[in-house]
Amino acid sequence: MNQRLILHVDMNAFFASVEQQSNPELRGKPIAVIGRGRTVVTTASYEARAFGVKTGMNTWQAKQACPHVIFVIGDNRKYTHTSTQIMQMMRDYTPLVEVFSIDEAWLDVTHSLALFGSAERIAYLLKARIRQRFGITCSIGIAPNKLLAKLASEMKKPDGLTIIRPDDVPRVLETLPVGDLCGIGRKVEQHLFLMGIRTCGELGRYPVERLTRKFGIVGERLQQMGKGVDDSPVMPVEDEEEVKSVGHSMTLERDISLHNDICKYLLQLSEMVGRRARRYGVAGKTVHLTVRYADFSTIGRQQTRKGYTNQSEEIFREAVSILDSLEISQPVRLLGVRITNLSYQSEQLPLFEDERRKVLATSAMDEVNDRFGNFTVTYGSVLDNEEKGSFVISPAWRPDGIRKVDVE
DNA sequence: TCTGGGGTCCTAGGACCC
DNA sequence: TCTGGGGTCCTAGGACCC
Repeated sequence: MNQRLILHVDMNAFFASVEQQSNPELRGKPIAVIGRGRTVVTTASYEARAFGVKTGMNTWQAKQACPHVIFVIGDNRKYTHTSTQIMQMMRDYTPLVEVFSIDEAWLDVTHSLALFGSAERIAYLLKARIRQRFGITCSIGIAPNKLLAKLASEMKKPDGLTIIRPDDVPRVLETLPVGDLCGIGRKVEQHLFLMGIRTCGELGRYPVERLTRKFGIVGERLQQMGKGVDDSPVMPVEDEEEVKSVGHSMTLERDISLHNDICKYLLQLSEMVGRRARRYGVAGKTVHLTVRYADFSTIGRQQTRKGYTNQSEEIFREAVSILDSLEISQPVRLLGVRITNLSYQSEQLPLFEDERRKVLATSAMDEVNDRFGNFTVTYGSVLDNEEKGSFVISPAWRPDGIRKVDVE
């Protein structure tokens, strides 16, 4: 393969930066963006990070680390809006933009050099424009592939620009801890450590048969990663693979045990899943129910149906039927509903009159909700449910496409 | 470290069929 | 009938990413 030139762009403390821009009083201050209810920090500003506030901490821990931290409840729409515009800006430099999450993207600029000179220049232009228009800084990595570009963007934050040239690769990787690579998490890192592998250099030299014996098919890929090899292409949204599941889950405001209470949440979740599935024209054959107990132990059960559905009521019925097959042994902390085994169906009305009426009623309901907000029109018992659980926004949410999630 | 939510991929075992 | 092997689908759980 010809030498490629890939940029990885990572917005610095994205949610927190957007908040500080939209509210000048927050600028220069330690802030933490959180969800509602039982929640954690999704993003901390650099001022807060200086005190040790980190993503994933609960509010109590954040307060311990930084007593004067300012909590801001996240506003998903604001971030989606800003992200969409930034991603669009990137397309001025190449059509090959892969949106990895709401605040990260790869650009393949291999064929953009005639127009813009160099990858470095593109990075500078992009950084300047993002800062000027949105007041946000980003870190950019430039490298011959996605793996290394992502690694490079992590190396200097905030407002960094790091280049890994093909000649630099062996030197950079030789002493780099394996866990610094995207794709090697804590567990794999531990396994590798027990095998005597700490650095990418060691990983790349390790006999592939022994890695395969331990990790199966992943073993091969691990060795490639250790060598800094990654042939995966930058995939623009149009070429993205079809989504394979649609789901929602929520940690409840309080742990609950009553069957009736659980059902109320399941109805709400089923409606959220169904609506999103209908909006994108998918239907699922399998319904999954996730239950997390107070002690954090989590079980998942699934049921495969005869046919496909994206009707909230049917998803709900399936979820309840799974629930009824379980022994609920402790108070419940989290509930989740998901559909998989998806089919991308063209709009088709069912054959039978009563079915047809139901589908038409659902789409009328969807229309109202699209216009006036979620749960404007819904099934009676959702409205009874005063505590809606906590919707935590996450940087992993996509700014567009089927994975886009609207909350409230 | 009392610990959110949306996804993907992989593994291993069982049912079922030919 | 005491017993093979491959393919496919389903299920449960875990690792990983943001």
